[in-house]
Amino acid sequence: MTTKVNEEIDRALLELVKDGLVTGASADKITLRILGESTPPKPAPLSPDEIRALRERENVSQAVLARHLNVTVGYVSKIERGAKRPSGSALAMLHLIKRKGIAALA
Amino acid sequence: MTTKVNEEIDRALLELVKDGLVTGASADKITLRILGESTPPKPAPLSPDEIRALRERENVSQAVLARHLNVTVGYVSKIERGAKRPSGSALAMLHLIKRKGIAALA
DNA sequence: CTTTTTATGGCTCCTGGTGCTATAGTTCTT
DNA sequence: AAGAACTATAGCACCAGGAGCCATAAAAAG
Repeated sequence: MTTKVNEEIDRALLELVKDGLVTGASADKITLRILGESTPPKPAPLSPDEIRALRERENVSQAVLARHLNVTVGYVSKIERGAKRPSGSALAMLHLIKRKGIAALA
Repeated sequence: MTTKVNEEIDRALLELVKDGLVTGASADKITLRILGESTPPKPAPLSPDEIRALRERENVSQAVLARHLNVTVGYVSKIERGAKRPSGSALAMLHLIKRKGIAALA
């Protein structure tokens, strides 16, 4: 896309990206190749108990958590009982909350 | 669950929560009732073009975005072409990125 | 030029997640 | 005290979100 303009600078910027010192914005497109090992790993599955513990740690009701995840209350109830297992983005968000707290989604 | 201990302090803390001055942790459980209008609204659907524009704004490849959302590359490709429409947590995360940037998910 | 990665496209298939409904316990309001 | 409103659980039918697979083309890396 961007035609090679000033390769030196570009390379330097990409170095920073690679090191996680810079998040993106400038330089060329960030690809998997560039990020390499520093790409977010596939989030591990969370047990029903872990999910409930997580929610209680954040001190929110199922309804509030549901809104943040953009899912239904019934679904939250189910994943806490083990009737359903979250995957995909739902799982990603739970991990996000686990790491940074619900406040991070505000 | 928690038996009313020192209602005065509790009430005061909940006031702070209600005002968004405090995020949780202490006080009683945060419920929808308490949050009221300050609850995250249902995210509006994003058009294929908006999604692609968003990704390009963040300068990441489909593969990188996919990892962040914890979905497959194929799926990202599809929602950018309109072959599938994201909903639930996937949509929530896209809005998150739109608001705070991909860096917020790190 | 060769290899790797990105992006698209299509097909099948499974289950995540919805919607609805009902019940019971809590906590507010009057 | 009774009632309204919210929380949490539960079950069931149903749809489409998203996975997995394979193939193709094009761009970037080496």
